[in-house]
Amino acid sequence: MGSLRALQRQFFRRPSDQVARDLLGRYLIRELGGRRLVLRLVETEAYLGPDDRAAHTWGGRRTERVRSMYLGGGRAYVYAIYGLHCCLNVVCGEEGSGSAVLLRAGEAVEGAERMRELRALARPPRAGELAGGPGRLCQALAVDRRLDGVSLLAGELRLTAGEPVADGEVVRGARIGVHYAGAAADWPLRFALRGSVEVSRPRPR
DNA sequence: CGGAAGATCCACT
DNA sequence: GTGGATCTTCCGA
Repeated sequence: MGSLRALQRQFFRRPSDQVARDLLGRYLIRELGGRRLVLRLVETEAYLGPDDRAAHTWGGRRTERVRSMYLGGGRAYVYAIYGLHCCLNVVCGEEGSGSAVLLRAGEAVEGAERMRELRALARPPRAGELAGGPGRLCQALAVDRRLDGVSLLAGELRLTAGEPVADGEVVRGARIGVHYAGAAADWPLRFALRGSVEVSRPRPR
């Protein structure tokens, strides 16, 4: 078990590509019904803000949905997609920067049984099945839009120091599912832990 | 006010 | 590898 000490506000008040890399190995903790669920982050993606065509804040959009993405480092931005799934983001930078990190995958450290229930899996999960993919990650921790905008520094959903990883363990590549974003689609803003079986889809090198 | 697309997942072939 | 589910959000008219 790595460190359960909360990450401080300063950690998040940086450009989202730096935060995305540094979130690898950290713990995402969910307090649920008196139980603690712990997930070690193994895959993230940075969304830079208004100049990033793949970001929801592209062009400085300020719609109802993305309001929390402007709240400044340390908040959650949770949105629904395809009518079926939720995605959890860690807001970065200063207030108004509109930058965030999408949490794409994690490995269970504590509470795997409960996560399996929340995922409604009848069998023991195969590689990546429990929390590999942004929608699965949210389902495994019972994260939905009610948590949009909450602080990640303390409380029912928070991030802790966990197990920081060395550069040699980090691989990066282009982000998933942003083909519409022109040149930004190729920016290497996806980060993953080398060799993790939970990492979703094409494994970056 | 209507149409279209989406930072996805699952089942099936 | 492909297609369907399913609905919110957003933009243009």
